[in-house]
Amino acid sequence: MHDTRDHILAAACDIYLLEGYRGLSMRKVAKGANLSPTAIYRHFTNKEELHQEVLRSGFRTFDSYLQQSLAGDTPLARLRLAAEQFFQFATEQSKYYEILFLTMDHGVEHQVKGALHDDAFVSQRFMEGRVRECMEDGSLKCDSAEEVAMLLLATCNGFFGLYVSKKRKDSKEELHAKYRRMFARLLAGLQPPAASASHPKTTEDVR
Amino acid sequence: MHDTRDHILAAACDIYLLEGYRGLSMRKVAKGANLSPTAIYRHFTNKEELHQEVLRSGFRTFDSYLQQSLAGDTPLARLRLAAEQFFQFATEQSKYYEILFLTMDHGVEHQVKGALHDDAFVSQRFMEGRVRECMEDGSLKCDSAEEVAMLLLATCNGFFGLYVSKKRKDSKEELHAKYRRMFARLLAGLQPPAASASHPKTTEDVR
Amino acid sequence: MHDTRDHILAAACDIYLLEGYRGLSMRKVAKGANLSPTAIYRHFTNKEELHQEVLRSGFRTFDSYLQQSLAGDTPLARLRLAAEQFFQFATEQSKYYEILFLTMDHGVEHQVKGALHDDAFVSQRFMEGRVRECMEDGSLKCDSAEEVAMLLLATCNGFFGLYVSKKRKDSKEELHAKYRRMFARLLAGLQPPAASASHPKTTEDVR
Amino acid sequence: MHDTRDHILAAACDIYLLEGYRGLSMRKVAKGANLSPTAIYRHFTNKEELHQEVLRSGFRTFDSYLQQSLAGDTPLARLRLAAEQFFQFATEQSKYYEILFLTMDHGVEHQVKGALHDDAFVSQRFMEGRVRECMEDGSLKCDSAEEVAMLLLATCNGFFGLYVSKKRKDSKEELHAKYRRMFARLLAGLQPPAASASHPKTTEDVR
DNA sequence: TATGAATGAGTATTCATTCAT
DNA sequence: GATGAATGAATACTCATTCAT
Repeated sequence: MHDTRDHILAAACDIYLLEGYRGLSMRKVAKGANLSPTAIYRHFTNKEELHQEVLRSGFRTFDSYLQQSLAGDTPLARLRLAAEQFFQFATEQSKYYEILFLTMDHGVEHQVKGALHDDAFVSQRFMEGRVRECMEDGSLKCDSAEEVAMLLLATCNGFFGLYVSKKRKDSKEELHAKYRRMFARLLAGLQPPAASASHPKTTEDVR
Repeated sequence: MHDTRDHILAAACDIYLLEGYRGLSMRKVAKGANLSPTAIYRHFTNKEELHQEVLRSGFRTFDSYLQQSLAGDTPLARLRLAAEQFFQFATEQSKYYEILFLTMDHGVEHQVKGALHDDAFVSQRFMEGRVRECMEDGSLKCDSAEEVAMLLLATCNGFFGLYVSKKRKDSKEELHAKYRRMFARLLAGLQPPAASASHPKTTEDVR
Repeated sequence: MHDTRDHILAAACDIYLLEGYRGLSMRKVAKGANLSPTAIYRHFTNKEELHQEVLRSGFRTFDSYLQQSLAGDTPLARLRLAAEQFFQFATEQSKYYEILFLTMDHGVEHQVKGALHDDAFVSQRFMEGRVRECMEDGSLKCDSAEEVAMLLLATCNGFFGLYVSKKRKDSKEELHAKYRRMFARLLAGLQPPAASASHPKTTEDVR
Repeated sequence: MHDTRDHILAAACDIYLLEGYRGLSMRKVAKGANLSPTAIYRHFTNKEELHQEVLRSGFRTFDSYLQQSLAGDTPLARLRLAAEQFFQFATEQSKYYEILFLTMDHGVEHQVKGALHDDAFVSQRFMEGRVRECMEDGSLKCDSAEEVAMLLLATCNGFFGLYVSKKRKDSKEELHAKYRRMFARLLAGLQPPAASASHPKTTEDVR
């Protein structure tokens, strides 16, 4: 029943991840799910549909991670939590993370992700929200919330991108530590002088 | 004789760029090079080898962009130039950029890029060099050169990653402006208090 | 209960008519009948059986057309009516007509139609009967009833065959007129000299 | 080289004939030609193309039969020869005959034969030519050449249609005799009274 | 140096059918 | 009576590659 569907979905994820969209073949999925290739069509009308479900399911999972950062007390706490949750998702759900944020199968990808446009923008909008409330309560310097959010996201994504592509072998702890330092360096430039304590004005001339 | 080889390589690039690794088929390359599919095997033992050559050629191009940043007078100027060159490469050679830095045809890609490990690290090492000399001459705060370089690269890569995947429609000028502001924000947190305080224009004369 | 069976049969007819034997798939029939594909097997053991029932239903319909020609007063009138009814069936039930008389899905078709041998001969025998009584009452020249009947049928079938395969665009009226002229020419050679000489109009009053 | 192509074509003919267009599968053709399924694509770009070549080749053969009837001395002799050649083609090249004139795979067939429209009309036009010259020289009654040609063709086609579909087991001689008698009966009605009156044997010596 | 022929594995998808429910 | 799950065979077609020339 739905068991099988999820089973297939999981297999599809694995393959998608290992081999990209073009490598995601119904046969391989079937083999991975211990089914005959045709059985898949009972549960998904199409390769296309299967593919979209993989992405959709990834986005849902990601969203559930992000939402938890709302538990923070203050805007800044929430922003930091968001960064943490991002890390958690990237490491705990690394397959999904790669699928959603690091895969770039030219052309094909765009079309498909285009269909999921709204889901895809979720992180962007969420981060913007966190940044904006920080600026409003003064825990971040006033600036373009959109661009700052993008800076944060770009950096975090870029961080994992480098790690994945370079296949570094850091332990999760080392990675986490590096991630935090990176985020701290980034935040330092975005906070008002008071916050970063010793070097107040530095940040102002960033238009 | 090497003419033909280059001809094939060029055709392969075009296709790879348009259709990704899985879309890169010997047949298509052959057609693009006006040759019979089998003729390619005179010049490349494998699809694999052909693929690697495509990547290598991309890395060489990228390197030529980076090297030009050495024309800067000071370490900081060179760092900024490097960021600029990164932008130029990403926009002028956007297809190569995507191939080298944004493509993540998992599995396949990894193996191949693994084989080109050294080429792939070139940017990382280059950036590290720029960062280190900045720290040595005090134009950047003392910190881990490796991690700071990574932060810079991650951000830049992440920036284009977001742009490509979201298919934003900014003009090149808008994009460039955003990129500069982003880099400025980033640098702000990395420079010593004095630096950004006393030379606020520096951000502007980056051109 | 037989409701469903008929329902299925009707759906099968529609599809067969539109897509021929090879296009007649259980799935499509099921969809057309608003049933699951497996449900059909409650009512027909086979695709084969379903197919045969479709043909049988066609033959029955054809027969009902032919029978009406018996309403004619004289043998010749009945013969002419038979030709008319043939035309009516071919045009009003053109799909059935094609299935029964023009389809030649060699091999498959033969086997199936072979199984329906008797039904298939119905027209032949009927025509023979009409011809024979015409010969007996002198309205047709004495000749081999079998062969003359065959001549008539062959010509009529051939007529529609040409029209269908050449996809002519005559209106039904034009077609009907042509058909009548054709039949008249044919009959002219089969009637005794007196008949065609003295009543040249007879050909026209064929309704 | 071209050997193989012809080999494939022959195999395709056989299958087309036995199983119709929908039954004509590349696999089966390959098996029939003792080749791997993919090998066919070296010689035909498509199933479509293969199919068209089968038809085209049939039309060419048919044409070569028809042309020989031009050897007759008089228009009427040529018309009779044409009928004879039609018979020869239908019996000697029965596979082609069925493919060209008796196959009716609904829908599909139409499109494909549509593409070969001109080839398909060849017999129609040829017959029209024969009929017209007969009318001009008085050996046939004045009438619509087009419609009379159609009558002749329809009858001949219909004749074989009945024989094929009913799978009669007449010997070729019996069949030929029947065919001639049929044609004679037909001609009788089309010739001017004098012709059939004064030479009543003509009908008889066709046997 | 290049080509034409051929192949075997793989691509998505459809189909008739069976089985357990 | 009817369904959902599953299957194995078939469909056209593509691809990387080999071999003889």
